[in-house]
Amino acid sequence: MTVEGAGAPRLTSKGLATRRRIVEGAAEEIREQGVTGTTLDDIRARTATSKSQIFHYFPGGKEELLLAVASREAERVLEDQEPHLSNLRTWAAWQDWRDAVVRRYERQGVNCPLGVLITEVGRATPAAQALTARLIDQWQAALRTGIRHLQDSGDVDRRLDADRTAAALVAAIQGGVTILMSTGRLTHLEAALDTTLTLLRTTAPATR
Amino acid sequence: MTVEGAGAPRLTSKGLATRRRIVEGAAEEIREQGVTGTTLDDIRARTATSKSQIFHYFPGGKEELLLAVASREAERVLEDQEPHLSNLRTWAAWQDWRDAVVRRYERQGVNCPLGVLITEVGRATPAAQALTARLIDQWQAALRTGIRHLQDSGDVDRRLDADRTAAALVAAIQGGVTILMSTGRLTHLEAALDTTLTLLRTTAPATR
DNA sequence: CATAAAATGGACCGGCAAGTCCAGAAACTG
DNA sequence: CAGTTTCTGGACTTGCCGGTCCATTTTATG
Repeated sequence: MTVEGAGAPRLTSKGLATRRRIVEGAAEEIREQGVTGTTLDDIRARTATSKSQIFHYFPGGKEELLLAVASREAERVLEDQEPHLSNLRTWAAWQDWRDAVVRRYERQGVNCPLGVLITEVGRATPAAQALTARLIDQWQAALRTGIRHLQDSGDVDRRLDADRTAAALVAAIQGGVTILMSTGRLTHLEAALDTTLTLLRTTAPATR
Repeated sequence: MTVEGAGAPRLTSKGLATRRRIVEGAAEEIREQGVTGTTLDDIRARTATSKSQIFHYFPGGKEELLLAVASREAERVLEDQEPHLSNLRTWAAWQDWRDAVVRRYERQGVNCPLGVLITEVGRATPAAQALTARLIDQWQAALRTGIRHLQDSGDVDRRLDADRTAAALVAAIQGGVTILMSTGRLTHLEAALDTTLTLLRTTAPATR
């Protein structure tokens, strides 16, 4: 995934640690201050590094660093849904997943680093756009698999379009989170999730 | 709605026209370049005004102007759904509304000025947050009324929580739009809308 | 241990964009 | 038409922040 430049210098273990520290620190800063409110100097201060180090590890400057942060945050989004997301085989498992998602964003509150990153960086650079697309695809695929499990076990009508419903779920979460971010209210996320899940449940298994 | 400062100077009709021109021009610029990519100088050039005029009409500087733009765009969001949004009495009307929403955002494409504004301004200022909350409330209220109509005419089960379903619809649209903005794909918006509407339709009218 | 490569510190530069200021033109008010 | 207020133009200031540069230290390698 990570796009390595052609003449990428080999990283010492020390160098790698520093690089990681920068990405991690930048992510934290952005979570607190937003992208526009975060300067390289803030990151430098927080990570106890120097300007030259940032440019040493991210020759592309701020944009490249931001992309690295976005990539990291995208991973985190999926990680935080585990182990639930990969085991959506029963209604109980789905409920657990639903709760995990709500809890995750409840904890995160107003700060969705990825969302902010997307709207501020993604708009401009194709690389960021590709990143987002990939995350959404993976997410949707996992949910689709979960829905298929329910169909296989006869809990959901086979005629239901699993992919489309998974897409709706992803959108529902995204919308709920956006509203959470801009109003501080959790209700829409819950309503959106529950409503879509209700549709799944009320789909009478036709072949029983 | 508009928050007038205490010592707000009375505006001449000419002044009012200039003020409007600035807001409108700023909105256009933001739609094209995004908030971060828009400078006061860009706005100045586009609207054929001078720096001092911008600060004359928006003493609070860029932030105040941005808020005015956001306010205008929020109005537009609801306006663009009319006359459908206020007449959700039949399934056909709902379908028309759904199509209008999809068409609106299809046309708008990657640029959701309000969304961008919210994530970039709203995060910081309580005023912007209040603005967003108001928009969402109004939107949700309109949809809730529409659902109640269906319940009154016996097309939808009365036991359905109209408010919660309306909230889910708003979130679904918001999520679909966010994904559209960051990937350019329209499918999620459609899937989210249709899935939620399907739930409405499959709600068997119990009392018939 | 010698040499090269990588890592680090921090001073410095340059541009950009928000915001200020004042002088003068236009427009209300009596 | 006199006086006051509003409106307009644009030069100027200021601070910030991304990015550059080079000197120095540390680490790999044979």
